[in-house]
Amino acid sequence: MSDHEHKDLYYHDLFQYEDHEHLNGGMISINHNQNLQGIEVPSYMNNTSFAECLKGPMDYNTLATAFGLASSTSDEVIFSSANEGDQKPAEHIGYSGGGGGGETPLTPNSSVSSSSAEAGAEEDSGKSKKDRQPKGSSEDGGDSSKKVMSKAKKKGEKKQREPRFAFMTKSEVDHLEDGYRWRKYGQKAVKNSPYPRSYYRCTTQKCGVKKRVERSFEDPSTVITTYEGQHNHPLPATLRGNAAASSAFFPHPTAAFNYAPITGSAGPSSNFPQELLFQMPHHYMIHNNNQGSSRSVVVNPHHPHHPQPHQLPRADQYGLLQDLFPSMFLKQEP
DNA sequence: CGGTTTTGACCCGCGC
DNA sequence: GCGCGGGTCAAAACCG
Repeated sequence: MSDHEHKDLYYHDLFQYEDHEHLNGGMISINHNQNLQGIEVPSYMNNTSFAECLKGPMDYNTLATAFGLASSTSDEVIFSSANEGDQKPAEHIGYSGGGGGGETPLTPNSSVSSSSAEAGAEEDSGKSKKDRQPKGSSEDGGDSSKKVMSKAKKKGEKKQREPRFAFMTKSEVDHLEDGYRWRKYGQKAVKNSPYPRSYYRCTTQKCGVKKRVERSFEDPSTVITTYEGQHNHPLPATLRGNAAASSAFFPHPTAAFNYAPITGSAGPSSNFPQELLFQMPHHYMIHNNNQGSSRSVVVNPHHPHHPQPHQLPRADQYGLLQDLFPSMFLKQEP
């Protein structure tokens, strides 16, 4: 229902690099200027690189390069190929295979996607959740009780989390409608923040996309939504025409990362950037059936060049980024 | 009654 | 090895 009350939103998107460890940190502020047929491109990014990013196959490296993320230069990008099958039985309960090869099927053509599979790694939990035994089970027989670790994960293989794609949105509601159906599976308090972080999983079977939602602790009016993985299905029919229509704005946020970058020795602790933050006018996603579009404009409010709202481009002035660069958003269906 | 949310426990990686 | 913080599980509570 109308639980969507949004404050005034800037008519611009936010495009900033985000440190994979801290959502509130490492923002890169940039100036924007018109490029690419009306698409706003960060000033530090040249048309070529940006276009390259958009035309696909998108890969983190390209994006990183385009965005001038130095790290991308040294890190080796590997497309996990996958361990198909792997041990992952497809019996996961409700949630799909985000894990192991589960998703693999989806991306027919791009071997890449297999990457996602491997990303399965991410599925850490995927491991043997089922094994988990109820605590306090009658006989806490204890010892054996917690066995969870059966993860047959190959040793030495470091679990790699899928690249994430985050949005910062001005909104009073935490869970923004984006056209997909999500089920909340957890909530945790965020360190140094009075606001909790909620964890959602796409309810569509076989779709292992997850997203985290948390309110910015520095700016309570801002909600940070981080997507992980990419949908392997269309928008739920029941939502088409509604939020879905407007959500076309970013139907497959993470599709931009068909290839999961894997940094060699650098583990998760490395500073290798893994997320990109976008800020956009959310009400477009919800209330505007005309498509919103994309562009991103910068945005570090603390930066002297932070554009003023009145000079920001209207989201509806351009076509959907998706339309312009379908490969960036759509995953080919078999 | 089935699907979703809530919420405390559990896992796991990492730094010390 | 231990504690911490992030992420996930899953039973119970809710809700339509």
